[in-house]
Amino acid sequence: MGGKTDLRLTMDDIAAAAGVSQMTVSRVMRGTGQTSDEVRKRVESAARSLGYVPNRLATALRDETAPLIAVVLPTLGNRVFSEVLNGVSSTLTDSGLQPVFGVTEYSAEHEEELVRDLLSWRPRGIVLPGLEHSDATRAAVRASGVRVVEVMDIDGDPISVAIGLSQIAAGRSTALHMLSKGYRRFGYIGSQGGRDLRAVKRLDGFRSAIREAGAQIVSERIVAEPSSMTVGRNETANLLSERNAPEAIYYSNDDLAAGGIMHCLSEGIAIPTQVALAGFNGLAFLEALPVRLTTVETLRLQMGVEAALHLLGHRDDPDEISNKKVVDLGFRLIEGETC
Amino acid sequence: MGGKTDLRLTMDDIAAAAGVSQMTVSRVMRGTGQTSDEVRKRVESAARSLGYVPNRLATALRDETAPLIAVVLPTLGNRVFSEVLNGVSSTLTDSGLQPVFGVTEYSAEHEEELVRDLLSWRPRGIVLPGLEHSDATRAAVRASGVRVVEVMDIDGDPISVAIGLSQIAAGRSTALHMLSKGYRRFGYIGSQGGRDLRAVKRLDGFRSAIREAGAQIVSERIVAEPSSMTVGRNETANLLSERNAPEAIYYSNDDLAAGGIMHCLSEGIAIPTQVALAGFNGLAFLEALPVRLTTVETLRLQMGVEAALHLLGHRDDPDEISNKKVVDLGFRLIEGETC
DNA sequence: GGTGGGTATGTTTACGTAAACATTCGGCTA
DNA sequence: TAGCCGAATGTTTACGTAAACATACCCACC
Repeated sequence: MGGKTDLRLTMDDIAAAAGVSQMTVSRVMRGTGQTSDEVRKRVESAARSLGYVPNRLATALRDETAPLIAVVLPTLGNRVFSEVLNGVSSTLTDSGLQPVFGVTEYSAEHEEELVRDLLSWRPRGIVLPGLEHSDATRAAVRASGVRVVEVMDIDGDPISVAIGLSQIAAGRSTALHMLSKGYRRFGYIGSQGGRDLRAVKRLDGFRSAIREAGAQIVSERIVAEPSSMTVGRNETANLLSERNAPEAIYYSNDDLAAGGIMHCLSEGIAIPTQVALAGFNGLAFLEALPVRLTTVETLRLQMGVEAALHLLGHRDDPDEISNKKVVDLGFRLIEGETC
Repeated sequence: MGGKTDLRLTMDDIAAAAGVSQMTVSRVMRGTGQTSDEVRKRVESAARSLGYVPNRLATALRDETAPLIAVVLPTLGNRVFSEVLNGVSSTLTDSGLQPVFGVTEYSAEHEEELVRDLLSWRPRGIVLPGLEHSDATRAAVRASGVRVVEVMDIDGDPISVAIGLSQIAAGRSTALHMLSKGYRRFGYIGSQGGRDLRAVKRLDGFRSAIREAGAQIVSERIVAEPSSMTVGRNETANLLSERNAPEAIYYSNDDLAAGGIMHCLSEGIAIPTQVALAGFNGLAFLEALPVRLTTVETLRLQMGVEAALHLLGHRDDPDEISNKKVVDLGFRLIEGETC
């Protein structure tokens, strides 16, 4: 309360006010070492009344590492990534670590620069999206010596630890399900102009299963925009108005697929008899839709949680040295009413 | 490429490798002062080949401020806040500043602690949600001397700059619109157990307008959970099954309202004849729904953008001293098909 | 051929904290 | 009563960078 709260208050100021040395203040603030009750009280009240806030920059410089976890995200425009971030963030609460993040907008060059920027904070660990990174990015991360976790995908060679699911298998799995329902002529609707490499992998998996079954993908529509229900709705309309329209549509994610459902509801198109649909992610809002979408459930929040736990050191494996590890959180095909 | 990329490489190491002093390395890295082409090349190649990454902690300590913008969010579970964060983040790109954030989960105590933690990084600025904060929080922010922007709400006394809209007016406005359509018996569905203070303000505004018109709110259902379409769907079902059900329902946000639409679609309840609905936020996905929701559009992304611009110093007002300022971004009632 | 004025580079120092080491002092033991 | 122990506190130093202040050197000019 009150106090001449100067902008830049240091331990020296508190020390002067309490009539002790800076070091004693440091000891009191951290509760380490020996301090008499008498002095402790004086220091604490001085700190409180002056409104002292420790300077973490100094501590971090001294410690040669900052209590930060760096998080790289492709975008904040897709709730999938805010869920991952949420998992990291909530796991970090009360750990004394704070998240710093940046967004690449699906650009490898941005990622490279961003990773450098984030590493310059000397964070405790870094979370990267997916397994595809430029050589420079990988080198910078390796050289920094900070713990790394790559999330979302496990199809590839991780820098150190990968936590996620096989995107290729998810795509295959969806294809096999749809094939088992008897569909033979497929459409695909994607977004982000193919820059979402996980979506590309799913499509690869999907395609190969379709091809192996002797069925075919009659049309692939990949728009440049970010995904949204509106895009999904519009592209579904476009796809279905093509001559030679497909019997079933695979969407790169649930937002697009939900847009497809909305189109069908509005136009009175029967699902799945006139057209079958499948999405990806298993977003929570799907269960509120009038038609339950067939989709693949993924554990975004848990990926963030597991990544943070690993970085916090609660997931140390015995062989610390060659700590290449893949944590497959798996996926689950959820059969709804759309195929 | 290559190089004995040690974990903790400093300018001294580069200096030794290039045969110059640490200060010359510093000058080359920042492109300031005088340096000969010859030396510059030597230093740059040494830095590159060794994989030097500057230590921002040292720079920040020296500068007495870190190139960070602190962002406090109530939750990451509601896309409204990731949109604000997105606005801040994208505006910060290429500014040399990075966002650090934390989540309060709507708790004032968490906020207090979080703000202290964030301020201990000596950020350039801080973004807070809403205008309601504990005295200690306000004091800590004031004392720190960092720029502050409070976003989302303008109904109250800002610490410094508030950017948002009048939540009370938004609630009133919705009420007036619904009253103009002839509805007299209202229901309200909210979430977060009343901890979302902006939602409380909207409800206050809504209530007062209803009362002034002599109409009434026959039922208010506020659940403890976070908002979601599913909650909205379930609560709508509950509300409509009450004896004496309302003619019109006001939801604390679009997610809940969209759930209401889904319930009606599934149950064949005619909108707005059997029940009218109104939401809040104007989320993008609404336009993909089969029934267009009447809602109030708010500019979340822009709030983040404007907040960041202000903190970057691109929004300096002449009177820097008593820089209390309110930026009303307004809202717009969007009349859909639900009332 | 000395002098003035750049240009290029080097040296010292401070930023705030905390480990490591030093000091003081009261009491207890032999 | 000398000697020692340990608790409480103080002093020095390093962390990596960049401003401020030297210094060295080359060239133009008179």
